[in-house]
Amino acid sequence: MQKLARPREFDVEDALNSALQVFWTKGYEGTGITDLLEAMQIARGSLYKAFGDKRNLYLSALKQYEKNCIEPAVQLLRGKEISDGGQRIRMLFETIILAVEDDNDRRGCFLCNTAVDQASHDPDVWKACQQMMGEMVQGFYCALKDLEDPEGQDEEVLETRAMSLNVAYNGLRVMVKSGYSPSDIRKTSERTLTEFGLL
Amino acid sequence: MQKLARPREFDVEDALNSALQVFWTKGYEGTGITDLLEAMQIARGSLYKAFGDKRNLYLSALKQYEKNCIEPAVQLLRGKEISDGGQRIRMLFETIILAVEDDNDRRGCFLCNTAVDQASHDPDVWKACQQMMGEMVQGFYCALKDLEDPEGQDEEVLETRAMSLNVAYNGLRVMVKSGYSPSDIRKTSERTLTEFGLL
DNA sequence: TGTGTTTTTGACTGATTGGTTCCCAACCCT
DNA sequence: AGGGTTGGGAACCAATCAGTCAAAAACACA
Repeated sequence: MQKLARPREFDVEDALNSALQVFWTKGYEGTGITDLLEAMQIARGSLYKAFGDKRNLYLSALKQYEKNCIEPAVQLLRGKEISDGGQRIRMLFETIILAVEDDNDRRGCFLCNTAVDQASHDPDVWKACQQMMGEMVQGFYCALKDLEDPEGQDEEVLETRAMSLNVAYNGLRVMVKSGYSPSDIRKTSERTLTEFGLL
Repeated sequence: MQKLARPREFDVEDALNSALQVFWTKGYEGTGITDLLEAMQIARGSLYKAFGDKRNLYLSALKQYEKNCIEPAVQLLRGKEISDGGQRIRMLFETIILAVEDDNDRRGCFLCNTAVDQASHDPDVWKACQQMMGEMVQGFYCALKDLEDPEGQDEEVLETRAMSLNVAYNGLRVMVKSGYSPSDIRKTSERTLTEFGLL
């Protein structure tokens, strides 16, 4: 017994993706509601009706980022279609490099950005960040397990190596935001992988 | 021929340090002028007279951070009083860990935070970040040169290893902000150093 | 066509933002 | 003591902030 009424004139996911772009490039405090309205192409009231307040919208955008970017990355790391886990890790790092080489995309990782400037101010954001970081670490863990040359790594080592790789991954994305040249970024990425015995 | 007049009633460096604390914990957009006034214990007019506008004050605070934190870190890395460069690097990483273990300091690195959320919006901040990051890399470079076991690293490798270590350093500070436990952070740090053959 | 329900829209609100201005106080130098 | 110069402080500013609301509009169902 649901009475249907006037339907939404905009696609929620499209609007969310637009909001994500804005938050991604300008940060939470840096974006005003008007910025969002312009990007999402909806009116003020519609935004509040559909997404609640700004904070809530930010959280939704973060979830959207998880869906768009984190999950694919994790899936790449876990994906068995490429048997060598090292290859999967190399491919993940390669995507970062290509983003800056090809498109000069300097926005970095929205998760990383959020962790840096919002996680400590909002418990919900904090939780979401921790969970997504955990997913990434798990991804690295799975990839490390599928190394061609397993060289006797016990559980403990595997786990810390996974966290360490995630740290390197985040660090690299900070490096991107710091304005280093694509070639420096590539060299650094390859060096890191080499140190981890993955190249 | 300078005519002196009424002297300042506050210490500029003290005020700058207070401002730095606020910016560090709340971020640029997250801090209002009133926050700064309260922390710096000065009146509105005094702030603008002494430091110019908010953006300028932020830049000054960044320079202050360089003086307080970056320079000592770089000096530690370059310092010849400890002959083994590996030991110096280990000590630097240890300071991060102790900050979170002892004081639960989750503010991370102000330079890193700034690079993430401000560098792309202001060319001056961008330049300052790049320069400071460069100093850090140079520090790592010097330390790597003074390794006990130099194992034939040519110039190119040394430089990329330095950048790679700086990336790991930044990544670790993002990890701190993501809320990981001190023990996880310690394990990850040690694992990273191990992978680099520094432990 | 009418009724009920939901969305859209834009005007509106009160609070807060960063920044300015102006007057008086405080100080140095002669 | 007095002139010149600067800092201090509060009132003040326009602009922007996030968020609300009521009326109009668009649909489903009868």
